[in-house]
Amino acid sequence: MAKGITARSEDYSQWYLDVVLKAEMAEHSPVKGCMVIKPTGYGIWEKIQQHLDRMFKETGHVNAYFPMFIPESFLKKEAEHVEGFAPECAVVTHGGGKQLEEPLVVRPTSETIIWDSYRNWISSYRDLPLLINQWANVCRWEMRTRLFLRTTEFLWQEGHTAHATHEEAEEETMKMVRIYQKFAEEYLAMPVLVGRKTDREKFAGALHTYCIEGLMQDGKALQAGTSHHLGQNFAKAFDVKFQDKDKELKYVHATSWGVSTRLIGGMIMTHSDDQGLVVPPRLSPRPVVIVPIWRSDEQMDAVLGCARGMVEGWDPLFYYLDDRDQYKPGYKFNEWELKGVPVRIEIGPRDVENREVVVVRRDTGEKATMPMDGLREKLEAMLVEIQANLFTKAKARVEASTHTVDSYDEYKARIGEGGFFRVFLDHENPEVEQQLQNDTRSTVRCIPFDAEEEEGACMITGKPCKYRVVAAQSY
RNA sequence: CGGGGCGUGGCGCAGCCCGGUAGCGCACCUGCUUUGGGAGCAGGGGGUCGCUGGUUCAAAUCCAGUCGCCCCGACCA
Repeated sequence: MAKGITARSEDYSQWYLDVVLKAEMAEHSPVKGCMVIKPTGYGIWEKIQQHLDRMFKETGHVNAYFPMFIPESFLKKEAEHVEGFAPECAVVTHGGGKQLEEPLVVRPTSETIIWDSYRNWISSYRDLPLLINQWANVCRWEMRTRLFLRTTEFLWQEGHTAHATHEEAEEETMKMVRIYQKFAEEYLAMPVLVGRKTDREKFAGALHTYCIEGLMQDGKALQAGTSHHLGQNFAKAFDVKFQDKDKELKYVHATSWGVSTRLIGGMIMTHSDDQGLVVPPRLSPRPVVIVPIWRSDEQMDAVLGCARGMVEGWDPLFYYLDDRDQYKPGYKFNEWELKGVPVRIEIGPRDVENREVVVVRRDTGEKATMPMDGLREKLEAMLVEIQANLFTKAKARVEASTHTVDSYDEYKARIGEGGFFRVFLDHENPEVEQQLQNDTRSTVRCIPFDAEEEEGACMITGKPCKYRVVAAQSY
């Protein structure tokens, strides 16, 4: 349909790539796996940052910034951590033309450099909890990359907190995954499963990992956010102790949690269509675009004058008046559709005369004529409705793609069609998971918090299970 | 790391088989006409053909090598 966008039904990954490129979200940089995030994409990231940052601060966190270079030796202090991350680290060996005495790792995540600082920041129970977040870039040398979903360098936030007790750290870990859930559902309009990762899938160096997991339109799952309970692993590795009320010297309990620019990929694959991007209103930098229409110069003056009068007093970031003279209206309609602006307003000479405008929704394509009086209130209500509609539609899709399966044969036969599969699986046995992956290229995405008690037999080994887990093929 | 593809104006491609002054569409610049779903006409600017070497009077084209990127899998947010 739209020029240059492959239909989803024809080739889903090509569609995704087309949308990212044609909507001018991002482009490939000269370095393998790296991307240039263009204004259309970066504006959405800024909205993500704004909303999340507020949610973090409302729950008592503050921002700080730690350096991107980490001494190689730091990474090695936590055994599981280094094993998990060393293979994908970029390492700087030279600086200022000289070989460095110790190579520097470009952070793949910041636990080590942060806990090295925390050692000096924490000495008493009065210093706890320490609730810090940072917005940063990180670097992971992945073999296979895809714009937004997995890039060599990506942007993210990483929270790193320190607590006096296991229980407090657990509470924090849970609190943050719930914040991610809220953000995914209420802002990205992306329904997610919330639960715990299996030991095989958990963060390198964590006791356990909680996650939110989305389901894309092609039926593949996407890990969209993780919250880790790190226990005392990093405190021990970096010797971070505090003196408690009982005078005892104790190791600190830690958490870390993060979401990345991958959320933008998730947003695209949750809502966008064959016409291009669809941006949920709450993530749109300017959710309303006004396209004026004219023939003559006099009409241009009249229409633009009327449009400018109409938006007087509106928040400048609520709308964009596209008064560019070098493009015709049809071109602009297509451009803004491609870029996913939630609502478009058309205003021409006829409308000026009638004191009305044509309003078009990106999510449904519906056109309606509305009076200029009281327009802003109507638009605001419409944006709320679009936001809700996107979530409802996505939710229905995920529900329709969630299957309950009991036999491994049926699982193997159906896993290729995509979707979440609720199954009995002995997820405590890593070999079972490995077999699942070998046989079906799928993994346990999460053990849902809301899994109901249910008696059943592991579909691979027959071992009795007390609840179902969710498995899927994933990005 | 295995499999596939591609490197030619900013972007997308043709030309290569069969060597002979580098072409098309879009974009860009100028002018006129246009403007309610990607405008038309006329004129114009812009390219060491990824890189290195070889063959040849002559290489985008043939030969050898090399580098890079993209896509599909195994690893990962």
